[in-house]
Amino acid sequence: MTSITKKDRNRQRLVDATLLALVQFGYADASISKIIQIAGLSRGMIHLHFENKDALLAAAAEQASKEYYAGFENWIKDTPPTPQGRLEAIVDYDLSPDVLSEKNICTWYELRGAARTCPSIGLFTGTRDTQLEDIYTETFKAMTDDQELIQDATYGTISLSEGIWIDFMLNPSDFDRKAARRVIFKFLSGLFPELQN
Amino acid sequence: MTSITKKDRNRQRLVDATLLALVQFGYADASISKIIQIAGLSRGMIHLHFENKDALLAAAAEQASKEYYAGFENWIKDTPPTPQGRLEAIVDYDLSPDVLSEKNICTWYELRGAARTCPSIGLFTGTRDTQLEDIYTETFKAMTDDQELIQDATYGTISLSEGIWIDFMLNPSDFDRKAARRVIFKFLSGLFPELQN
DNA sequence: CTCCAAAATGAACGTTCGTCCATAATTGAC
DNA sequence: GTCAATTATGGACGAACGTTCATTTTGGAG
Repeated sequence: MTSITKKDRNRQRLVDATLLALVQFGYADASISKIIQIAGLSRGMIHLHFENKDALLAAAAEQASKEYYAGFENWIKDTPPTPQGRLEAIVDYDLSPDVLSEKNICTWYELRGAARTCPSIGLFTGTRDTQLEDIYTETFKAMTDDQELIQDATYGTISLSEGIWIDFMLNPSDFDRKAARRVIFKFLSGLFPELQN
Repeated sequence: MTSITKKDRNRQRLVDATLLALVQFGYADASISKIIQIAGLSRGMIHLHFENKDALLAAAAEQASKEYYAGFENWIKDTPPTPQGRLEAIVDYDLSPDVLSEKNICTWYELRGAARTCPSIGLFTGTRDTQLEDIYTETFKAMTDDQELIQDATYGTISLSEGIWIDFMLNPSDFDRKAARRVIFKFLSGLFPELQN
């Protein structure tokens, strides 16, 4: 019998507040005072649930990563298992408002940056890459036997998506989801002429 | 008669030390104490040369941006003025150790992130994008009349480059410059079949 | 209801932050 | 060489940081 206790809910509020603080103030200014204020809890709570601030940030990174993949599993579960269907699903998911939101992208950017100098955060942003890489690689394997092509398509698509995410972060108001989708599929069609779009 | 005074040299040392501190400690922990220590100067110097810490960071961002474009002008001055030659020059420059170094990429990442919540820094990272965009757009204009293609090729190439830079930052030891170049040109060849590589 | 362990609070600690400023050192004009 | 202006120093300031802990509140078992 594992019920959600009030303690669990407070822990969750801390993690959610941390992610919000990262978006609103950036990693540099996401202080415990601000996180606590957003969460509406008291100062000492953080050290009841987490060893220190770094552990709280790591928990926030873990949750952000898990939300991305949970959303992904849910998104593709009804899509056709063909390579084209799979690719469209991945790309559309990455460009959907669920993923490509100011909150998600800024969170991701801040955590990535923080992970460079604070290794304990890095764990989950690292595994995230590996997982996404595997998904693309498996899809491309069904389309060709050319190992270099599989590798290049995976690397290029992920890099292109990341670059597009950054553009979204820098110019959220000008961002054009349709244009971004078109560009990604132009890239993919160049590598795999059998793809439509 | 504008000679370089000792004061000028100290200002320059502060800017250089700021960029180093960004790489070494990240924006969040690049404090004035650390910058001063790296520069080997005294505490009060910062406010002799700059109104405050934000202005120092803005000056560092300006210098990083100017160095990128100064290096670029120098890099392409002897390349053939054909579209292919121009594209190869731009891509090779972006992947050269001069540009794609840990120092440069981390600096760029930290300043981009900081600029989001500290607008006074943003100025120069913004104009940088516009300039790079213009260079690509002009090159593609010489290759096609298709406005959408010009737009998409510009957007895609810049985004792909940015994504590759991030990969370099996250995995500097695994990074493969040749593979990165190959991927970019596969993307470009898909859009412009007349391109070689 | 009673009672105690668990959860939650917020004041206080030592440290470091960015900034300020009184003082010292250096520079250049005469 | 003298002196005023500029440049450089580093200690001190209040504020905010992450963390600690004595205290209060809460919730469930008996």
